[in-house]
Parts: sequence; structure tokens; C-alpha cells
Amino acid sequence: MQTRNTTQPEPERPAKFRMTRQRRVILEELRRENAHPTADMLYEMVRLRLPHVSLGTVYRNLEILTALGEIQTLEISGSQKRYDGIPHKHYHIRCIHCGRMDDAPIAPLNRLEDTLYGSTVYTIIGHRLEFLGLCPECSRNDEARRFAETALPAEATL
Amino acid sequence: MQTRNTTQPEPERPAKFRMTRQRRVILEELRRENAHPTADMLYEMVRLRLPHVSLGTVYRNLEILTALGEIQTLEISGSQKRYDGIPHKHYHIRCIHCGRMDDAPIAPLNRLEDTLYGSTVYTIIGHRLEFLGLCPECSRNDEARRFAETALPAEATL
DNA sequence: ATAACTGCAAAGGCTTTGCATGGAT
DNA sequence: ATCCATGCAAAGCCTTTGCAGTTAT
Repeated sequence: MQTRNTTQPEPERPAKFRMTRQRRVILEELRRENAHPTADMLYEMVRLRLPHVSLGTVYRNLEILTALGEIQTLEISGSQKRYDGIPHKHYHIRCIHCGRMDDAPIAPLNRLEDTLYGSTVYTIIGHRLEFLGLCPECSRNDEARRFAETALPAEATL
Repeated sequence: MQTRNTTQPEPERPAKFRMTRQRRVILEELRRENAHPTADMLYEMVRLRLPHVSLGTVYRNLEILTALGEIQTLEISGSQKRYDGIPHKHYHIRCIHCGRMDDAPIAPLNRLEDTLYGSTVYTIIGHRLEFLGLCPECSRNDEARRFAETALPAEATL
């Protein structure tokens, strides 16, 4: 049986950081791209400039850059993590068919937690909100639209 | 290089279903438990009643029961899936330290998508909202509270 | 007989980690 | 000299899948 520690480990940052070439290129490529790529997409992008970079280095640097607050790691429901070069808080909208993610043009709902005070035993820290839909390409795709119809009840408002 | 199909496959349901003993016990145990267990937690629960059940059977039935609309699969950001015996839509609150999940005592925000109409290129289908916090046990745990302080900027309002 | 289902074990997909090497201070 | 960072490969974790055998219609 597998028994994973659900406790999230504190992201460990070394005492000092070096802005190595790899780290710099990873950061630059992520900042250049606003499609919120997955680690392997970013790996391919970085590889065009640093052909010998390894996927492990990409993952390690994405973790460190997140701990530094330079980027965000978007932990997407039920799929690969995606990374966002913009560190400030904002919501996203995700295509349920192809996985594409874009920024959602809506300001953070700062008072959302207020509705829970007094009615939950939790100490509330924040919330995560993600919109779901079909991106423009998939909106034109019949198969994707059919998929969305059947997926709607299961995907939306969970 | 790994290249996964990000397209979510339509959950396939067989033409006919049999309410086998395994399926029934899995459903009963999930309904009995409101802690939104992971597949392996549920496996342990089911195993007390059906010692020879396999983890694969648990996963297969959870998928089928979800397709039938009997239960919900909660695809949690960046961790194991959790399962909910209550099929109707509602939000959840999750402990960022131990992973525990409970229902959030707040009604669905049905008009949330309205704010996006006209300002996004997506066809909007729905949203997913999850509250983050510390459960009562972890609220009393110093280490968890320290963790929450450092994790707050990264966890909240993504 | 057919089709759904199961247990078992293996494979898959994404992410993390161990280790020897390299580079900066 | 020290310590951080890298490339490579292996391991880890959760989930899915192939297959042969079982059960209900």
C-alpha cells in the first residue's frame, strides 16, 4: 500500500542563490510565454537555447523560483502543474478540452472568505478560484463541444 | 520526452452495469464517510469488509460511479484525487497542512461567470472554487501554523 | 455465449531525488 | 575549500491498463 505524506514540505531554499545561465534562461522563457506552460513545455523551450539542459534542472529551478516569489506554480486540478511567470495573484481560466490556460480578466475577490467566518472549524487562509471553459480553438471543434456538454456537470462548480 | 495528451478522455461507461458486491461496498463506504477520502484511504476502508478487493477495482469503480453521477471525483490542486459520496455541487475547504477536506458552508456562486462575459475569448462553462486553511487539529499545531504563514502567499488566491 | 467485472501485476505519466561532476566565491 | 548547481538516470508516487479467470444474464 502506498501511504504518502500529505503534508506539504516547506520548499527548501539554499542559503544563497546563483543566477546561473540555466536559471536565467528558464525564468526568461517563462516570462516571455504567457501560456502558462507545463514543465516539459518549458523544457522544450529552454532546450532551444540550452540544448544540454535537463528536465530535472527545469523542475528544480521552477521550485526554487517559486520559493523566491519570482514565479508561481499553478497546481491544476487533476493534471500537470503549470507555471506562471507573473508572481502576483490572479485567477485563471482553463480549457477543459486541451488544457490551455489564460489569465482570467477579473479582480481577486478579497472578501470571499468573510462568508465562512463563524461557520467553519477551519482557520481560513485563502481560496483558489479557477474558471473552466473552452478556448477559442476548441470552441470551434465539434468534438470538443460535445465533450464539454457531457463534462459540464462533472467539471463545473466543484 | 514525455508528451501526455492533455485532452481529457470521455469517461467510458459500459452499456450495462452490475451492482456487484465490490461496487456496492465502495459506494456505501464512501457515502458513510464525509471526510472525502483518497482512493487508497477508501481502499483500506473497503478492505475491512472485502479483504481481497484490489486497489485497481477501487479506482475502476470510482471512475464508473462518477460517470454515473453517483459520486464526485474531486481533482485537488496538486495532490491525490479525493472522492465525495455526495453528487450535488458544493465547495470544499482543504487543510493545506494535512490535506483534510470538508464541505464549505457556502452556497454556489451562480453568477460568478457573468463577470467574464465579453472580456474573455473562452466559452465559459463554470468555475471551481476551493477554500484553503488549517483544520482544527493543524490549527493547534505550531509547526503547521508556521508552515501556513510561509505558505500563505503561495497558496492563497491562485 | 456474451459481456461486465474482478484480482493481480505491470506499465504509465509526472515529479523528485541520488550521485558524481562542475563552477563560483 | 566550500557550497550551490547541473546532467543523468533511477526511483517514487498515484493512477491506469492488460490479461486471464469469474460471474451474472
